[in-house]
Amino acid sequence: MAVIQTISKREKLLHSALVLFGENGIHNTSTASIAKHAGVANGTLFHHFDSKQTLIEALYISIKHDLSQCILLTRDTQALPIKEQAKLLWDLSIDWGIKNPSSLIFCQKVSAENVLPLSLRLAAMKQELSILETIITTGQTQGVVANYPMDLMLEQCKSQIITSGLFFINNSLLYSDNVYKQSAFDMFWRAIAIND
Amino acid sequence: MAVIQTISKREKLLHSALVLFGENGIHNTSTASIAKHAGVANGTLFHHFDSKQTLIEALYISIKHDLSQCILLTRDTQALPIKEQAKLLWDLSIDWGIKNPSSLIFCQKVSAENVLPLSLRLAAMKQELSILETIITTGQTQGVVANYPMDLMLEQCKSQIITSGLFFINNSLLYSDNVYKQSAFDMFWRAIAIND
DNA sequence: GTCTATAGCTGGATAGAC
DNA sequence: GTCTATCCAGCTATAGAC
Repeated sequence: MAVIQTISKREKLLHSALVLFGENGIHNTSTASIAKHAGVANGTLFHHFDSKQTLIEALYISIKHDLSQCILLTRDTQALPIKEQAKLLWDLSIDWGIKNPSSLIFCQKVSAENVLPLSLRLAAMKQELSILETIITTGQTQGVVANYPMDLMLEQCKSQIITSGLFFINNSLLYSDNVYKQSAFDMFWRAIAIND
Repeated sequence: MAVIQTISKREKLLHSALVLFGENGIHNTSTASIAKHAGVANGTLFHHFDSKQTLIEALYISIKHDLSQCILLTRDTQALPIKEQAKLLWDLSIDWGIKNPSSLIFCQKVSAENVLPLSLRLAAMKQELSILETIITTGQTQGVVANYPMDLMLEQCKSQIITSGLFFINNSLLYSDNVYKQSAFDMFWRAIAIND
């Protein structure tokens, strides 16, 4: 007997918000349209979330949680050569973006429309970049990664991953093309690597 | 006798819009706040611009025009080695960003909040990237630049330049630090170069 | 928890005097 | 060209029945 998996209205609202925020922008999406898209009454939204702002923050936190779950798998792999660790991180990140395009686009809009308190943004970013920072630091001590300033490297690496993710979202056919996939990682790696 | 340079209210409105769009996001900036910031009456804004949308597009076009003016200087330099052409393009772009931080931030928000018709965005991008494309193509025929797919390279290069620009805007002291400046260009160049 | 109805406000845009 | 005054649509959020 199959278990009927009921999706709560709260989850429906979060999902609809994610989709519409991605399509129209956050400020440009009304709570009314979110409720309508979720097939839920207007007032129900404000039963589950105190305000539109609360909804946005809940969505952001759930997405960051999901992403970090997907990427934390890297922890087992600290014995691998640095380049392969980097490749794994890159693959996991891009795969997550391909599978959750709305989430990646939403994250981009969140930072562009600065809708979040700085404290929340900084906390999420610290956590998000910590794996990358470990890889770079280790690579530098091994003489495999260039000694550019860390803050600059983190910004560039993060930006390259997001750009690649968005590129493959917008050109989804190309993600199965190994030339594109390999090229994107090569550019990422060679920007920071010392040899090869 | 000094000429009194009067700044028209239209220009004041454009300037105020640029500043406020950058600070608060485009959708999140009201026409009333723009008029107030410009020291101009509400109705005056709609005398100069048919709608908020028209204002946004006029601003975008004027910025793109300004940017291309600054960068077209590269045309004289086709005799230089490719790496130096790339450096010149990079320097001019970053310098423009440092001198016009609001403009760079506005451009970022325009693409993130997709407020412009696709046609306008594509036209601007084509023009913007043509110099970069020429440099890459020439570099490839000379065997100096890697043969990754052009569309991917253009996206990544553009993103690296914007990221560096925003980084130096947010950390303005570091722009006079040659280690940072050189590192940022090195990452840009090594991502696409074949040999150092 | 979910709905309907609506309050209360803000935003883009217009009309018309000067 | 610039202003003041104002219309009206659409938004967030609340109240109260079920």
